[in-house]
Amino acid sequence: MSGGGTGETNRGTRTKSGEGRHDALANALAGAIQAGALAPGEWLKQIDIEQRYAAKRMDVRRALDRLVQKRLVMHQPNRGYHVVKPDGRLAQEIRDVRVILETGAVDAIVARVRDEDVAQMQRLAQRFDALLPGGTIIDLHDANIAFHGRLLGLCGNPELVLLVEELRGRIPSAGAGQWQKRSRIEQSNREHFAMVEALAARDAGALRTLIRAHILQQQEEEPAPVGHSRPAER
Amino acid sequence: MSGGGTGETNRGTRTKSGEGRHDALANALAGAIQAGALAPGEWLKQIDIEQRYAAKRMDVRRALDRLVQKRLVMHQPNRGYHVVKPDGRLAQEIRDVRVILETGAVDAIVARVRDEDVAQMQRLAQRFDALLPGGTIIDLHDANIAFHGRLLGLCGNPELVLLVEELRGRIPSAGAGQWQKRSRIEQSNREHFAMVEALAARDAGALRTLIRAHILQQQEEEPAPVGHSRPAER
DNA sequence: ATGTGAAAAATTGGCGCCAATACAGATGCC
DNA sequence: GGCATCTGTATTGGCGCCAATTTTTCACAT
Repeated sequence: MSGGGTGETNRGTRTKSGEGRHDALANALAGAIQAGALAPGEWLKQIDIEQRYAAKRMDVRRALDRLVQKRLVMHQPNRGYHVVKPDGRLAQEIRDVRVILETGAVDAIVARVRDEDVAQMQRLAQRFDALLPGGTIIDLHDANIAFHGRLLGLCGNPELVLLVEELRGRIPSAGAGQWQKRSRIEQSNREHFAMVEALAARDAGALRTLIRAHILQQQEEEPAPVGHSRPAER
Repeated sequence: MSGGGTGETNRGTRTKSGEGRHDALANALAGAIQAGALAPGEWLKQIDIEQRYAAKRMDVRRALDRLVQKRLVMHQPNRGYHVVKPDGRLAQEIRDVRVILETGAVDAIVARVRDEDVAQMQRLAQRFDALLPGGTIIDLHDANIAFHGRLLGLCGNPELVLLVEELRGRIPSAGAGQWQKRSRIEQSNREHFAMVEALAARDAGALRTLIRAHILQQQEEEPAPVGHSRPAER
């Protein structure tokens, strides 16, 4: 594996913490994959993970199996596990699903939102804005996640929030690349405030339009990334 | 267990077949849970599963872990795995998500549907209708699944179809109970034909209304099923 | 030098055993 | 007679080892 840090950040911290050691390892690996520390197509050798994360073999295998279920890695019998290569078509499908889910939740959001919720969303948007000049990309990413997670949470359906989180985590390697463009981040920042404004006005239509644009904007430009180490070739 | 044979039927055959033994076992267990063969709250003893399905201990553990991830069973350390008790609130949330997803896919469906697709949907609706008098509940269930799966598939987003399948599988114990009512099955049958009609007319609004009603109709009447063996008490 | 073959090293996958823990029943005490 | 405790048992969970398979290396022949 490439030059990942020691603790591998575990910045995700998603779901509920404290299920087991294997769960923590799976989250750490998932974070490493989405952060780009583990390249697409790279083989995940059990021994390397075992040594790198100081984990037992069983936990490694369990974590890898969990990542297979999350569709973040693929498994070939007697060959091993490898990171899935980014599939533009799959990513587009997942984005479309996200659009449906998040715009579909708008009605419930607008119906249930209170003034204090609007104020909190305003605060979250401002937090992202404050992090814009000096914050790291990871900080911005987390602030963005917090904003959208809280916004979605207003619909009162925790399952929907969890589902969208899971979907976001399944977009392969899209987490790092698209955020590097400065102009795009600023665009996102503006859209955040526009969303808060639409939320304050209880304007469901405007909020839908904004969310759709916000999600669909995150497409990668290059449709065919060449020169990847393909794991399927043998 | 109901009238399952030796191999426990594996009637679902969902997702893609042939990942491994543990995957087949997980699917079999999931089917047993949804069919009501394994009662809510019941403890899933590894030895019983091992003997019942003639599986190795490792496969049992892997399958159970997979079901934990699917949220069909819960795990308490050093205590074991038990079937989740049906949570009406959770089921309602999942139903709401399904409504959002399936109605959200209607636009794409109407935009992409061809006449031959309409004809096929008509055929699937007739298949359900033909099974209505003499077919078993499982047959009806499968025909219903086929109808909705094919309808959703018309939107051209395989990920969305997979997601809805997964969601449907996560509605706890709702699969068997509500289908026992004859009038409800006939109502569903009528709605199938109404959906095909709306599909033929490319009437997105009507299709949305029908799908919403079709999903939301499947609520359980009894909000508090008493007398279950609660696994949390200790 | 290059392609072919086999041997060797590395990696994965399976399986069984044993300790840790929880459950049940019996026993003793109040 | 009821209750607490103790012992026996069943079940879970962890750990390591070994076989099966793959990948690499290396020698050899063309």
